[in-house]
Amino acid sequence: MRLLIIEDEPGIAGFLKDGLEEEYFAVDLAYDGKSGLDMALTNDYDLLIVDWMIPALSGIEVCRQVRKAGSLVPILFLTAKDTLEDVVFGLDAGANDYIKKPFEFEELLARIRVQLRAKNKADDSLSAGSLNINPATHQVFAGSCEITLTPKEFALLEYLIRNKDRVCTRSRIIEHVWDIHFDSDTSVIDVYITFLRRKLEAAGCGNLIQTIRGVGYIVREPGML
Amino acid sequence: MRLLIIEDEPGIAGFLKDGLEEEYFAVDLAYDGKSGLDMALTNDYDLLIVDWMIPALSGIEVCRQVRKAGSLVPILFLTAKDTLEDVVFGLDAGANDYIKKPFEFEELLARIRVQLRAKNKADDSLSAGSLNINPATHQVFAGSCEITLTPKEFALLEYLIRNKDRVCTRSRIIEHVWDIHFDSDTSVIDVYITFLRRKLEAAGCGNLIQTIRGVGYIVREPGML
DNA sequence: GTAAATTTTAAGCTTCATCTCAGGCTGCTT
DNA sequence: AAGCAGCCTGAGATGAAGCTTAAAATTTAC
Repeated sequence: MRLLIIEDEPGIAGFLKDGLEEEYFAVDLAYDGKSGLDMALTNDYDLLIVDWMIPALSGIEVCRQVRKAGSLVPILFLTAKDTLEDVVFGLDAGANDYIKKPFEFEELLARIRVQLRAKNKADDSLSAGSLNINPATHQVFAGSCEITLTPKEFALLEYLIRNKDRVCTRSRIIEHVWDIHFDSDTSVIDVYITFLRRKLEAAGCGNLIQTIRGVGYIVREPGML
Repeated sequence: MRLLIIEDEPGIAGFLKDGLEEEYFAVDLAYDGKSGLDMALTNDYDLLIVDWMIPALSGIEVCRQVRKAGSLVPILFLTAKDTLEDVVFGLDAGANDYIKKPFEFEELLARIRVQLRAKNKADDSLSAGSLNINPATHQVFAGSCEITLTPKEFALLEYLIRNKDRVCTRSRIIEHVWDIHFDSDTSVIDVYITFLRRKLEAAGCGNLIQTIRGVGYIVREPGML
C-alpha cells in the first residue's frame, strides 16, 4: 500500500511517515502543493493525505486537479479549520474524508482503512491456500501455525497476495514494496523471494510463489485458474 | 469483544456492523426485538446495542427481559426521541447508556469503549499466563507473588495485556500509554520495556513480552497461537 | 524544603534486518 | 548442445532498531 502525504510542517509529516511505515505502508512525502500534485499525478498511489494549508498550491486545488486528471484515488484531507463550510467545500472538491487537527493517530488509521476497504474487498480476502495474513496485527498463519516475518518480508508477501492470481512485475514490486521509483539493478527482490520461500516451505506452504521468467512473480490460489 | 446489534433499518445496521468490525469487534445482527432477545439470552455478548423502535418487541422490553434474566451485559440504546423522560425511562429499564440518532460513529465508539472499560474493570479478567493484573487496585500478581510496579510501568503492562496476542506498534503504545501524538524519537518505551521485563523475570514470568522488530511488542497467551 | 521515587534523556553496545555481491544453476533460444 | 540471460542462494557488510545503563529532570512524599 503506497501513500502520499502532502504536508508542509516537518514535525507532523515525519510523525505521520514514521507511524504509517510502522503499519507497513510505503510512504512518500511532499512539502508543498505543487510538488505534491506532480507526484500524485506521476505515481500510482493507493491514497493521498493532503493538508489544507500548504504553500505553492492549496490542498483544495491539489484535490481538484487530481480529480480533473481523472484519478479516483481516495483523498483524505487534514484541516485545522473545522467549520461546516470547510468540510463541505473539501468534500465537494473531490476529497473522500477529512480529519481535524489535532487528531489521534488511531483515528487517522481507522479512516485510512475505511478508504482502502473498498479496494481490499475487491481484491478478496487476504489469503491463499492455507495461508492467512492479517495486516492489522502483522501476523501470518499457515493453517494453525504462525510464521514470523520481518517487515520487508511481510510487505512483499502482502503485496503478492493482494495481487493474487495476477503476475507482479519486478518494477511494480520494487515500487510498491520498496518505494524505489528509478530503474536500478538490485537483486533485493530475489533475495526476499528466497527468504519468503524458505519460511513458507518450513511452515508447509511450499511452492506458493511461482516465478514468471523475465517478468516477475505470481501467487496462485490453488484450485483456481 | 463480541457485540449484538438489534436494529431494524438495514442501512444503519449494515453501517454499524461494517464500522465495528473494522474496530476488531465480532458483530452479530438481529432485525427485531424477539430474535434479538433470543440471541442476547443464548449467547455471551460483551455489549448490546439496541434500537428503541423495533418490531416484534420494543427495545425497552428487550432491555427489561435481559435484566430480568439476570444478565449484567452493558446495553447501549439508540433513540430518535431525545426527551428527558425517554432517557430516564430507558436507563430505568436497565440500559447503561444511550445515544441519539443521528450520531457520529466516533461518538458511538467512544461510548462503547466506556462500557467495555467498566466491564473489564469489573471482570478483573486481565491476565496472561500466570500473570494477573487488577486495574482497580493497581496490583499485579505472578501466581501468588505480587509484583510492585510504578504507574507508568503498570499502564504499559496493562495496555499490552489488554491487547494480548496482538502486536502493539510503537505509535499506538506512545499514544495510549503516554498520550503523546507527535513525537517519534524517544526511547522511553524501550526503557520501560526493560523495566517490566526485569521485574517480570524476577517474579518468574520471564519472556512474556516479545519484541517484533521494526513494529512493536506483543504479549502472547501461552498455549495459544 | 529535602529526600526519595519516578520518569525521561542520552549514550554506548548488541543484535538482526536489509542489501550487495559473486558464483552457480536453470531453462530458453538458436 | 552450447551459449546466454535470468534467477537462485550463501556469505558477508552495513546500519538501523532495540537493549541496557547511568545520570539528569521531574514529581511525589514526608
